[in-house]
Amino acid sequence: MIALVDCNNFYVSCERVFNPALEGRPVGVLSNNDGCIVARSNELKALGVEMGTAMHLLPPFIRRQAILLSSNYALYGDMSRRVTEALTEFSPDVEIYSIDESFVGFQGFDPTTLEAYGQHLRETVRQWTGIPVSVGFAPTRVLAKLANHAAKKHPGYRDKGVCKLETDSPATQILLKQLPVTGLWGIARRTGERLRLMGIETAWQLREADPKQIRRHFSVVQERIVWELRGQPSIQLDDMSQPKQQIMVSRSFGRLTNSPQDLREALRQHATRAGEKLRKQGSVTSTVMVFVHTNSFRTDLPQYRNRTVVSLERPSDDSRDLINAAVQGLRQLWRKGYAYHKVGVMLLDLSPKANRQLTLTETSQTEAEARRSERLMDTVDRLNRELGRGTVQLGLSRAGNAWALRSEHRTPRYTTRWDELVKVRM
DNA sequence: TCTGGGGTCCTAGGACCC
DNA sequence: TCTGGGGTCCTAGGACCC
Repeated sequence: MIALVDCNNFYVSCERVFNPALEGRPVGVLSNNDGCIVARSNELKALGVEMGTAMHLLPPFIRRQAILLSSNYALYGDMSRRVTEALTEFSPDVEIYSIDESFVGFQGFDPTTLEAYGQHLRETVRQWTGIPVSVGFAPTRVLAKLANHAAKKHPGYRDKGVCKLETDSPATQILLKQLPVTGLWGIARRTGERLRLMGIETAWQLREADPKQIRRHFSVVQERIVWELRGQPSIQLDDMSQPKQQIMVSRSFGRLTNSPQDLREALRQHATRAGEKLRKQGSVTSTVMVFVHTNSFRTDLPQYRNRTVVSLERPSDDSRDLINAAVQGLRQLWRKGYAYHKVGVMLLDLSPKANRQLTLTETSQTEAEARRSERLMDTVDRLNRELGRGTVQLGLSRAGNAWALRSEHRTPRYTTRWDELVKVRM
């Protein structure tokens, strides 16, 4: 058996841990730039607010009664780490799947005791971190997702917050027959539409479908879902401890801008952040992709989106190389007459730094330069880690720039910034 | 005025090689 | 008039996830 442990309304729950006055109230957490709603308390869901609702489309009567907070990722990231730590007390086999979900392996545990064990896990996580979680047990990941969903929503399970499903048990069959196929993990709107044309509308109908036929019509991804529904584990989770294969950093601007300087500064910032991520996982990159685009919602304005790829002379993890490449790419992309909304950088072709190939022409002088680069980046990373992100920057940016994020309702970073904690208490 | 950010996997199709 | 076939690698784009 495997369990999916999922934090309930995670970002909202994090905020509530530090501000109990938010309990029982309709609370939402906003995306970057306070643009749309990315997390909702049950009370806000009950008001009919959908995930991803744009702030400016939120009906006034909801805006009046809801408490809407800017997102505080430093806080959520740190709370997530604490939840994971608590989970490792219950099984050595914890796979972090996202900031608020982990699969926990319980192979070899006595199946009859699992539900009680799940209860104990919930209580412990709640007590240690303040975060409420739901637990779904099943033989496969797709079914564990379903079990978790039932543990959150289904009348028969939600009071306990734990649900265990066996392959093809009556309870499992009932849930699958009630569930639209798009409620399954891995089946979204597009695939759902095509399945409907084949007469498959419920999760149970997909379970009954011929896996080979599903593969012919779709791909191996959907075929695996059928096998998983039948209780046969077929989905491997990529090992999250493996280094990423690509690294992306991008942000929408706080307001539209057509100033090349704004774009350049934002991009320098993104390239710097990408370099930090790259070094943290011990990789180097040889290809930097840059993209820009205008705001596609502003149909009244001329639209432009483009991207370009810049190859580095040799693989690098030095932020200065990344910045140079990114700025060079931007020079090719920038066009007059557009109101830009977003720039970003992607690092592709990542490889482990340890394998770095020395080129034939590499001399001892460039070797010395590489060592200097390494020492400089180490120092920059250490200072930023210890004193807070942005303490040391490569090049200065102006205050009040157009690309600065709007974040008007952010709560203090309670668990990672002493200065902000003190401010609260005074 | 205002609509997130970051990632993965898979397939199709073109280029290229022998 | 006739104009191979099969393998591999790469890229772009679709779909999905949280």
